[in-house]
Amino acid sequence: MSGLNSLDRVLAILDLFTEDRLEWTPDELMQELGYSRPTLYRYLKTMKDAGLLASYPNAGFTLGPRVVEMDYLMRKSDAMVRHGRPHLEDLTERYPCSALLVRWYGQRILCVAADCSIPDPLSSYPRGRPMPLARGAISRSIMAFLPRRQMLAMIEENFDELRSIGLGSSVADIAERMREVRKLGYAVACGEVTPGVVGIAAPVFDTARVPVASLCVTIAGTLAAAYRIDEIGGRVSDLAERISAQLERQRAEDETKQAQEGAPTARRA
Amino acid sequence: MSGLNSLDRVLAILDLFTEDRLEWTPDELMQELGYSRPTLYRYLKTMKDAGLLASYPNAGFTLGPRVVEMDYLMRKSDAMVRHGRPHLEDLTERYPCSALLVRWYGQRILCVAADCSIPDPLSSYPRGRPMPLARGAISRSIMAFLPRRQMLAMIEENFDELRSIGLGSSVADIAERMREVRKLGYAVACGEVTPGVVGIAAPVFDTARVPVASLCVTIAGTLAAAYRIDEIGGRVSDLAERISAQLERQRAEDETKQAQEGAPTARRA
DNA sequence: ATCAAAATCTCAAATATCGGGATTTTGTAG
DNA sequence: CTACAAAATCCCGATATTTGAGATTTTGAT
Repeated sequence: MSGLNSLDRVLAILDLFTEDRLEWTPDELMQELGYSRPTLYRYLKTMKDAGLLASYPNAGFTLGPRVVEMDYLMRKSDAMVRHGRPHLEDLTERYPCSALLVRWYGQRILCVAADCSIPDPLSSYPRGRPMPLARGAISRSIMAFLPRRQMLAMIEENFDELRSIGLGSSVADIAERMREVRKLGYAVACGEVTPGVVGIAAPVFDTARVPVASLCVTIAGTLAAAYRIDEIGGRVSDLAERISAQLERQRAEDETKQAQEGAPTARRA
Repeated sequence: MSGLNSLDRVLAILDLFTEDRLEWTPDELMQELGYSRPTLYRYLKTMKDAGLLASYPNAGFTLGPRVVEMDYLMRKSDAMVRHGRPHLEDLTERYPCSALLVRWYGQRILCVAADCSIPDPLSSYPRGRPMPLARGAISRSIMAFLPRRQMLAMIEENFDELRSIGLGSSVADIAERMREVRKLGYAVACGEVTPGVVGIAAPVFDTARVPVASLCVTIAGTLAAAYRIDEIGGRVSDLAERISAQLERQRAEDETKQAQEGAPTARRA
């Protein structure tokens, strides 16, 4: 059936649960997915037992408790979130702004932690909000620091959008802009995501110095000048670098601990 | 292999990601799960494509972006969370307390929204934190309002724990306590979950008047007396009932809208 | 550029999956 | 409490899919 294997077919069920539609009855799912009744019920039972779906009698199926638990797990145990949070607060205390920590997942960019020091933020950035892939300071702060090969691939894939932002009219042009970002250490974008808002972002690196996240301040354009964008940028890239270092240290510690646990009797005879 | 079907085997991978261990390399997973190399890689690819897992080169696999996104979706679109939040704030403004909205998932009880008005809460109740199933006011506020049959089954399943709390020495005894809770409209528990903390909780109902969640105030025992437990209880059960009503209204609206969309030309000729 | 480790591919055997239809369970209404 | 309709599950043979050993390619570190 439609070229996918059964695993994909089960997981395809999850794709139907969107912002517009968080509840589906089995009949609606059958209709939509084209699975036979026993098959669908088998799939649903599996997903329900795994906690990824939940069913309320007469109200169909919804996303299940496991999702909430797993996100809790990630929030609580994700070293990046743990190390990042104090720095987000540092930034929001210093500037009237929103500060975000945004993870780079290869094909997706997702806010994983945020803090805010202004009463009515022009736009909100809660955890889990997907961010545009090729637009804004966050995006560029990551793209600019990717290995050349990967960066060029990404520029080509998003060429139309990048050009429409005004970053250049050729791949080489845009790559040159990226080089400038790399030299500066942080990316700045004015009104690219939200009109009137300036974004200032710097990358967080993993051990191999590959960007894995971005630390970002978004501040009203009218205020950005007063606080000096270069001042903010310097601080953001400094804090981002500090997170990278903390992650690195953490990783080293974990490794040591694991080696001790994994082979406690492994000292040579 | 081990009596499970392949869907279960794929989803079993998720079970390994716990608080203590959020990163697994393929080799470790092979060892732990006993799958062959190609099979495991196939499974991992599927999960990764679905976004449930993410891999960092040289750092193994972790839970993926999809989890974060789905939780965001649920937070944003869950009618119960939306309707509940203002009432949580109402409670935290009125009392120095934590206020929680906790969903009942049949086998699990999970905090889905929380608010807090005291600087250093004795214990924190963030979204996603699992709550004890048979202990505390939340648990009892739901149990007491379940259909008799289901309630008795649950009492039997958790008999030892319920007795150790001092709710009675026989199923009949405990059922009698539940009857009292039902009559009162809310449950009170002193120090059952956290020493020195009083929990006051009332159920939220679905259309069929089956409890689906609980609204709860947790307040320091030393403060509870001053604010009068019965006063708090009355308010909590009143607000819980209000959420139930809002859910019911919402549901009716959704149904109307869906009927219009689903069969826009269905008016009789 | 070189090499080891990690990830993917190949392919035939075998095993688990699928779906039509009967059957049981659940929830509702009388 | 009983009866009924709807929802969910079970049965079982045909069949397409999954599986794993080993070869092969890709990746990433030095």
